[in-house]
Amino acid sequence: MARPTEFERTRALEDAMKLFWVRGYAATSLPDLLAAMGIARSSFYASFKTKRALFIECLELFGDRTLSIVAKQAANTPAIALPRAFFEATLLNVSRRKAHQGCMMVNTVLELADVDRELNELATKKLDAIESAFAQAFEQAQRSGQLDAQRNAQELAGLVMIINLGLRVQSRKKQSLQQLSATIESSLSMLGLAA
Amino acid sequence: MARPTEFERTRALEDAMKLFWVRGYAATSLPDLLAAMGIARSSFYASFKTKRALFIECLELFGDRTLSIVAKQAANTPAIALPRAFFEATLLNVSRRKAHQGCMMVNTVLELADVDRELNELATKKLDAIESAFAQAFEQAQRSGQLDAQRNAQELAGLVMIINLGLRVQSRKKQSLQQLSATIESSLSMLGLAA
DNA sequence: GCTTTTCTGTACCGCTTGGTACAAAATTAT
DNA sequence: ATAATTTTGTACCAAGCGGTACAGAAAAGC
Repeated sequence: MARPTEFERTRALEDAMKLFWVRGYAATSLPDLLAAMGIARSSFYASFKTKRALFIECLELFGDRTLSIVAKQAANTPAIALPRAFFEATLLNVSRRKAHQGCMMVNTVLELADVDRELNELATKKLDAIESAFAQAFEQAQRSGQLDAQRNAQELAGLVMIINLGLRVQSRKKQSLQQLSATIESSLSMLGLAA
Repeated sequence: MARPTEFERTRALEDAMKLFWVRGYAATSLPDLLAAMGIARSSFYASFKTKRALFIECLELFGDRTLSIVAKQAANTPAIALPRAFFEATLLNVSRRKAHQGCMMVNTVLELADVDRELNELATKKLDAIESAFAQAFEQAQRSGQLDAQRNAQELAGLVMIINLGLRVQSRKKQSLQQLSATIESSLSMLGLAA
């Protein structure tokens, strides 16, 4: 037989994702990627056909991971506290550096909106899935009486998403952690989910 | 004497701004710019030193223009209706195509956050100026009794800005005009500025 | 007509880009 | 050892990038 197969492919993919996340698509060159992934050029093209195909894999990975954060928290915390838990998990309870990276899907939508339609649509789809997860959690909370049944769950999820998108932009600006924290707090109270 | 001087510099600058606005910095090549501006390569470097310098000029232009929209509306409409007027003027009462372009400063912050610190800071500064304009309008409205003096004007401006940023991201996704319009409406009502 | 200056067009520069080719080294099972 | 196969390293490719150089056309005042 021969040498095993597929080195640490998922680890390399993860490293690539981190780089794309910080720098975006265009500003990340192939040599940059190879250095970050710790593999040779030839191995790269053998495992991940092209730069663009790799980016798609990374975007899928990031989207699925983010969605799983929402899903996991939806199972553990009441829906009324879900947005706060999500913002804290992704913006406050992470390194300052990581918070500054924002959300890879949001970054992608803005960078490639009129440049690469397919990638824009992929990122959009992933963001919409997250909004749906929020909506689903709110509807369930209404059925179990934890959330005021008068409110429109879909609309509420949409508002949470608008604020989420706004926070991702805000977090990529240079600013203090207190500012971000205060903004999150007042946003939640505006949503009527402060308690 | 000689040939006049400076062709239609401001018009060319405007054309460049439109292109940067749609495509971003990296995805806009110099040949793209020259074609859009309708000038020759040599004239370009004579009038606008480098691509980067041109981008800075465009960003300044876009920022100043956006700020002047807010300022003009602040003079003509009560502060309580200012956010709606701003959203309508920049997102609803424009072509579908233009709305899809979002805000050049937001686009820049996301594209260049960890790529070009100076440009990121410039875009951030311009965005902060707009937030300040909102805050100032709200404070004045409080002094004249048009806005509840109990509310925190600074915080309210921050919330308007978060929603604004969120809407700019949302508008770069593929979606219907009704969706955007509905989101704006529910956001305003959430802010307590629906009336 | 002449001079002066700005614009255009073209050719060129060095560098980087994403992607390919291929031989040599490394690693496994037999 | 041998054979099989995946790794790496290097060299290479055409194309595009931003930027420069320079000759010549165009347009103005004298």
